[in-house]
Amino acid sequence: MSKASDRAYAEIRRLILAGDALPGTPLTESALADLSGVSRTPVREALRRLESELYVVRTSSQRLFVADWDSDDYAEMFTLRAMLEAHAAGRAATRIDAKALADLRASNDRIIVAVTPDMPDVPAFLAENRHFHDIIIATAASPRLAAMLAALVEQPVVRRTAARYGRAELRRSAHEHGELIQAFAAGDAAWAGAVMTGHIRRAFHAFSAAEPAK
Amino acid sequence: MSKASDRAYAEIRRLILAGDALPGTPLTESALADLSGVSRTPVREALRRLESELYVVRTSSQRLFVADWDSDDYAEMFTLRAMLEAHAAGRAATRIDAKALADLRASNDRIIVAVTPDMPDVPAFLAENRHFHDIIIATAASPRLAAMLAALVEQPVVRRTAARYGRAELRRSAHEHGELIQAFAAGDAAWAGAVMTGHIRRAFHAFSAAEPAK
DNA sequence: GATTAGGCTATTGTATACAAATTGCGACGG
DNA sequence: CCGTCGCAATTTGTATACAATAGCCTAATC
Repeated sequence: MSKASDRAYAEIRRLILAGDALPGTPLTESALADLSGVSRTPVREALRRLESELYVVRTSSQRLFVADWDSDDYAEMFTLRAMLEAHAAGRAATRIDAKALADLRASNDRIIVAVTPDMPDVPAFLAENRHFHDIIIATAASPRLAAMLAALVEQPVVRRTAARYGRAELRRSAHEHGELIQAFAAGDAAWAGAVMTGHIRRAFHAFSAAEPAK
Repeated sequence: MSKASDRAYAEIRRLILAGDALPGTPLTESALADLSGVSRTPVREALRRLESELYVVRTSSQRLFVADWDSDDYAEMFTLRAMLEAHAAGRAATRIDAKALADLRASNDRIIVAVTPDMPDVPAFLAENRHFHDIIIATAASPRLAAMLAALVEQPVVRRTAARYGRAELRRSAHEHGELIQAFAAGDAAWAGAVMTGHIRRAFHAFSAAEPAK
């Protein structure tokens, strides 16, 4: 997207995720425009995007408020994500070529490097994990699916999940990626889908766990 | 949505669906603004919406073109719809109350009335069918799911499907609705999901059939 | 003749002014 | 004291002007 629009999007999103705007807070276009230093036009576009991602909700008279996500919302989000990513993995299994398979292997090798040390490199894990999943979604070759997943996979959620993972869980994640690669190599859609379902659902339960001890 | 924005949306959509703008045709905001008699601002909003529904595609430099849907795209659309509506039916089965159940029964009774005569009332069937499915989606109580399905269930597709249905298939559709109602009454999520999957996939194969003889 | 650099044109992005609509407050009447 | 009507202020919707940018055409040079 464009510059001003992106800036407004990032700023409003930050506002919500940082808790500066609590659920139920009314959002007015002009206030957000002032805040993010752009005019109302790009703010409106950013708000439409945030609305489609359910960060904000709109009343019947088009007024916007910060949305309220409860644990059921997160559960539903993970359930939908598991369904759709499993479907993507299944499609990818029947479509993958040698190059994409090599890319996945290389990506997972980098993940293994990031999680093997006693102090895992979590930022590197996150970036590479995202890349790994992106390859699969691209290989699935379904623009619809890609669009839906983009609105469903929130990076803050992934980050919190990773924060709950200890070294053992991070390594297990890499191991599951390895099994996905095997399923892809075998062209086995059902296997790939099943592994992906487990992979996401395990992430869900980590996400739902209490704050880890420091 | 708002008036001008809706008008632009409807006009551009009509243009594409009627075949006046073939796949690959470039779409410029000003031309569409002139065409629909509104300014570029609401046209831009309409285009964002059409883009999210994949009627139009955007190049890296933000230029828009009419999208090209092949049979694979339709197949994927029905697959996703079957997955998501089955999930919705499953959620609805565990959440439905007496009122919604009564509404579903009343709705399906009206569908039966519409499809029973020798000359079925297809427009009435379409309207009531939509209402029936909307009740289920509302009962599923998942805004995310509702938003995704809204972008997935294109009325022209439903219309074409219905056009392929003869009197027997229309009646069978009403019968499947009846079985869904039974599954809801039993609170059986798996049953409801399975029936819905079959219901949608049957629609897919009708949709894919050749033009019916006149 | 092909290729590349330059500028011109078409198109999208942003800001702002104005119009429409909705909400909330306050005054008035019951 | 409660309700209702209406006005004013706030907010969203639309139009338009201007800015930035990408694409294309031309021309000049190798």
